[in-house]
Amino acid sequence: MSTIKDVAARARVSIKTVSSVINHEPGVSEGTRRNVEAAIRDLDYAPNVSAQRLKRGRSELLALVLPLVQSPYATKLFANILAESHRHHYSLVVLDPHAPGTPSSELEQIVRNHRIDGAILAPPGADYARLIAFLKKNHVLYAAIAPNNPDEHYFTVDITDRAGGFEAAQYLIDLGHTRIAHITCLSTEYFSQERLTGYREAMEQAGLPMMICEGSNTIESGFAAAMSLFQQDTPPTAIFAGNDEMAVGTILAALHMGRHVPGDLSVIGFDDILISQQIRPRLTTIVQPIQEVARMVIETLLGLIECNTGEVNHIVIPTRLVVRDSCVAPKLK
Amino acid sequence: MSTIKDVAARARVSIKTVSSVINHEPGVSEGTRRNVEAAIRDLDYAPNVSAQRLKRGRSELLALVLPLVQSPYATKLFANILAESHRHHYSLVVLDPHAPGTPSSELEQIVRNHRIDGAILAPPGADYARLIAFLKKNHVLYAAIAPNNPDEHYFTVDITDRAGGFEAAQYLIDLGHTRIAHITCLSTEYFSQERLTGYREAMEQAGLPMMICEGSNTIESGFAAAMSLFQQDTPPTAIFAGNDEMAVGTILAALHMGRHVPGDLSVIGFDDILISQQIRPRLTTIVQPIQEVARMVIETLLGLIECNTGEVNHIVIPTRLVVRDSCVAPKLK
DNA sequence: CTGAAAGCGCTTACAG
DNA sequence: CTGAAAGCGCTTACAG
Repeated sequence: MSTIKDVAARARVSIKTVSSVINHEPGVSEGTRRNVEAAIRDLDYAPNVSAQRLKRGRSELLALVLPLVQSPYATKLFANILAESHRHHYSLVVLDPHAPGTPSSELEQIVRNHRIDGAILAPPGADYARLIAFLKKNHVLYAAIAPNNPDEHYFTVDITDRAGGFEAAQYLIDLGHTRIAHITCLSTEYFSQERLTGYREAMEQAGLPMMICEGSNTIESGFAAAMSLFQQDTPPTAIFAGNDEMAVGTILAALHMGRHVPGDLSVIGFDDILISQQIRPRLTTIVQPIQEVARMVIETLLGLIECNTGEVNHIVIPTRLVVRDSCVAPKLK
Repeated sequence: MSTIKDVAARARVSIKTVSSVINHEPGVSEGTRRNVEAAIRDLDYAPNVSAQRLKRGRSELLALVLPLVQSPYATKLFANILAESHRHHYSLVVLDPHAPGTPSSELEQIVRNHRIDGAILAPPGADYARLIAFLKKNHVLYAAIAPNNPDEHYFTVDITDRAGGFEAAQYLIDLGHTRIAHITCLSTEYFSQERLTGYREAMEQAGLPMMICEGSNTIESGFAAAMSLFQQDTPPTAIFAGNDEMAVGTILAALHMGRHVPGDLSVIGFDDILISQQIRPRLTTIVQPIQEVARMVIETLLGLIECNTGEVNHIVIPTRLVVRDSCVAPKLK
């Protein structure tokens, strides 16, 4: 592998000049630049990142703390954050606090050894007290995505969970449903409470009775919750599931009981994971704009790192309803 | 941040001694080691990875080429490879050849700038001709996971797709089914052909008629394929789906048509993704031992990198049947 | 607009 | 068992 010296020798200039060309510094004459670029091509030269990092004292490296629980949400978030990082020429180190055999002290070692410039805490990572304390102590800038305790962080990115919950319920109300149940996500999660509150507000405003059943985010918990809902004296004609996985479970349960979706039961979800478009009927849901979340997180974090752009506080990205095939007006009886 | 010099000064030894302690070199007296370790703790010292890499000329960095299409398989593979890499104290750079706005030349830049020690090509990455040529040209060692053209690579890790396909079909045959259909994965994929061949062999051996329908790996394609199968004059009593997503689609289609699973239709899948355990009925399937695949890939690749362990060729990991709730004997008629 | 020199934080022969 | 010195491949003031 050739070095900057080789390039300088071949182009008959000093290494400073080569460096200037590589880093697109202004003030290099056109001819010299051409000359250097030719030498770089000829020698198939690529700057050594380790040397650059060492000298610059900056790693252009971000840590993404993401429990790889294989949830579609986490997967989608990861893909988007990776793309955004690369777009800004930053590398990404993924840290999985749930990985077997990797104690948190080891994760901390990685952050320190690599001289990480900044970190992104993805749910539920945003609430690992130990990690947060560690980052603060080491003056590593970080962004928290959808944390449970927003006020603990000076920079968070969140979505409009409450408004989304309201919109989901309101959509079913507008279709004419009066018996609308809500299957909540894990009640310990802040976003779960927010979505529930949105549902509550819509139902109260419409003067409709609430039917609330607690789930735990998985397909199977949605299945179980829906089954229990069907056993009630006056079962719901529509169900708002706190996330798409549980909506899938709900559809499965309905079909299992011989109920047609959406004919006998309307189902609406939240998140818009990949499955939602693939399942039949295709799921009507509240879109969580993960791509935008990823963009905001990275751009704001890099702004902070590179320019120390004052206070940022809390960024909120709006959700929106996407209508597909799983909801219709209730049958008259 | 303190440096090795600071530690040496505080411990009143030379930096060479500190280095020896950090790298667990033999031949440091017990007392000196204790002394140095205390200084490291006191100063909260962490070695600078960039400096180490620069000096050693090795990056201890692996590239994982993985299209983040958000398939459960890809997600699971990623989680396992990440964990394995960290276990061996290697970092991982994830390259997504499908990422929007990231031309392949940029991926190649990353590999070269970081002086990657080795690469892992995950499906369908194992067949990117341009990338392969690039890696070979730059003498970057790499492992191909389940490639379409095994012979092009000198080191591959694969699973027993054919035996797995055979086992799936044989299991249904043993239950007493005689009308067993197979929904294939994308026929352009080598593993898809292998699974199909396994099915063929089992059916031929049993003297049973084959029913083959082509799918394209997704839930929706499984749904569509199953629907078309149900329309046949003598519809199948059991379906072997080429992967679990299509098995989910099959179950959805069966329920949609008012057929009970497994009562009216037995369904078996392939892969054992997370959903398979969560769906109701829980899916009987052929387990693809991803954790073992990840372990073999990393260990063999690192062996190659660190010791240049001769020829490796093709490693094959066995699949196995896991019986859950989606298959029973056919009804007598 | 270009060059010579110092130094980032380590590791690695080489002495002793 | 420990130390002094060179150097990995860059960037960055500083001259000119």
